[in-house]
Amino acid sequence: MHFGEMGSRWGFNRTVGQMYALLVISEAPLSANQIAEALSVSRGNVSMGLKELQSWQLIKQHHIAGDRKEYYQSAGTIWEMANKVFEERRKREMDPTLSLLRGIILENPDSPEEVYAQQRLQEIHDLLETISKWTSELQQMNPDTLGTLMKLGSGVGKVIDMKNKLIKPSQKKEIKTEDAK
Amino acid sequence: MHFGEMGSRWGFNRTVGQMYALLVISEAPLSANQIAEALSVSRGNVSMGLKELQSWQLIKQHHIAGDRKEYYQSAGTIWEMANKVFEERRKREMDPTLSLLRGIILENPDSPEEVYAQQRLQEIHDLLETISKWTSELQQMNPDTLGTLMKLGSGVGKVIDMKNKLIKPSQKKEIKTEDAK
DNA sequence: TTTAGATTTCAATCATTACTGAAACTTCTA
DNA sequence: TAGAAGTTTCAGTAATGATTGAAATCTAAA
Repeated sequence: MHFGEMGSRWGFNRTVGQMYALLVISEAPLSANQIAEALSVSRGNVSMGLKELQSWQLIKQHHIAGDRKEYYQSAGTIWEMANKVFEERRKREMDPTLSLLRGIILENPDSPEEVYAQQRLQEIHDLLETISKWTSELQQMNPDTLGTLMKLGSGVGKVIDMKNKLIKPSQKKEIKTEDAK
Repeated sequence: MHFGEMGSRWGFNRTVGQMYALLVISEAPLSANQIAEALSVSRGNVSMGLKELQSWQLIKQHHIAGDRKEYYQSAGTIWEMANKVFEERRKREMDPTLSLLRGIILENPDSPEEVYAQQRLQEIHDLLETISKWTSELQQMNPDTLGTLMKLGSGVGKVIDMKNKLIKPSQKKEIKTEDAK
């Protein structure tokens, strides 16, 4: 039930959230009817929900010999599931905004107000782009390294300082400039 | 308009999104009436929206001498704004789930199915907690260091390896174990 | 203390999104 | 190729969320 409520915050609707939670905590694959019954929800609703979960690649089908029904299971590890959710959200929440902002920034300002507006939008664009690129790179990393990085927490700052100290002063200056940009 | 549409994905409603966008791109502070007029939206709606933006600490009031109206401006840098949004979303999207999961995990399982379900929920809990802690630590970091970290991208993996190599073998082993946990 | 300018509240309405269930469709078997 | 078992679609309806606007409230100046 809670995953249903949270579902709406996480980008899918109540039923889809409940369905996914159910499949995650159930070791045995479930049929569409079992899901509908467990959640007291219509068969049609389950059908649409399964379709959406499949489009997110969060579940997989499972055939049982001699049974014509389809059975469904959650797919992949928890990490993979989190990755899918992040990816989908980046697509929905950042990409459209980035391309819109790019368009506006290229327009020719007609007034001082528009110059100011473009500057602010440029800042937002740059930040969004940095975050978008970074998170997508993080997702490419292997989970172990990423785990190490996360456990390091803000301690990573010290590691970065250490790295800077190891670089020759001439190069160091160059990098500092780049960071400030 | 676009920020209105995206608003719903970002955790606030259409009008609130439009209002905030307007305040961000406008250099001059605006009165509630100006906002209502610019967006063709009712005065009451603006009042509620301003209240919400204030609760997110995204805008600040601005008095003009000899004028009884209140004027509003976006508050803080783009970074601060992003921080507020992340923080609020962590609160809404992760914290309630974390505490619910903790509760369920402490319950006594009545069957093998429940044992399995608890295991899966434990995994989700641990991942969520790691991400939650990590993102909150990142937000504590100063923007420059964070910027460096982001620009480093997945290259941070190499820095971490480098760090591990610099540590004496005896310690290295210890850290590896900790990471694997 | 009055009052006019301003803001806030909230019941009613409007708009959007989710859900149901019956009909249409698909697929497997005999 | 018929028909039974299963799945999907989608028009209609229910539930939820957003918006309006008039009334209540607040506040500063005289």
